[in-house]
Amino acid sequence: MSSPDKVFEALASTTRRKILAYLSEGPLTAGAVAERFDVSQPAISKHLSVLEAADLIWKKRDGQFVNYGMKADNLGGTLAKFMQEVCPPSRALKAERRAENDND
Amino acid sequence: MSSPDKVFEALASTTRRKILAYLSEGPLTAGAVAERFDVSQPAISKHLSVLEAADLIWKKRDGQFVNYGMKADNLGGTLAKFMQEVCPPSRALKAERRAENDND
DNA sequence: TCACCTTTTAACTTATTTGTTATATATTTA
DNA sequence: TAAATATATAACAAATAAGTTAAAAGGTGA
Repeated sequence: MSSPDKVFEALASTTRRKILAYLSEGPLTAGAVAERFDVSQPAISKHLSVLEAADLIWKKRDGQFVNYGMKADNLGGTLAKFMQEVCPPSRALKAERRAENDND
Repeated sequence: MSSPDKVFEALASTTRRKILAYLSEGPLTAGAVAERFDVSQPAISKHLSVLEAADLIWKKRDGQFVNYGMKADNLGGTLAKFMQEVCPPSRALKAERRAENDND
């Protein structure tokens, strides 16, 4: 399981959000990800491990290559839960539901 | 208008996410927010200005107090847009819609 | 005006993040 | 085995973030 803290920390970097956007179109090797950015390969490697620590991506070695791909569940789940906690409209819905249940 | 960059940066801090959760229940003065945390009041003041720079909260002086409150639109909008860009299910829906439009 | 209260800003310290280059580890292929 | 390729790790520098205390700014009311 992964903490929301790690997810939000991972999303704090523009580069990492872009990596997620690339991976959302399909898996890529570490090198293919790095090609798409203007920073060094080791820098991208570190970004990938931050994303992995947040459980936002998976990793699978394939010979000399390492493939990375999105794990959308955790991203969607964490953001959805946060919105529920914090966004007034969903808070209102929750309060409504509570009220209904109290009437039972 | 506020950049997604600033929003995600603002959300990267657990303390700031908790501040948003408090404010989602209603406006509070700077002091009332600070009371709820174990850090100094100036530290909270800085967190509030990060949230304000991200356009996630509003601020209104009332005499010697300063009230802060949530601006849910920008938070919801930024997160929804990001999910649309990155989450495979919504990406699939977008592709579908494109395909439909191509048939017109 | 003066004392007081609330909040922000300044100056500073420490920890973390992000990047770099050089090196190590895995793997394939000649 | 040796050379080449792909990726990760180590060691370091620079920038940023987050906290602290002290002081300033804004506002109230005797």
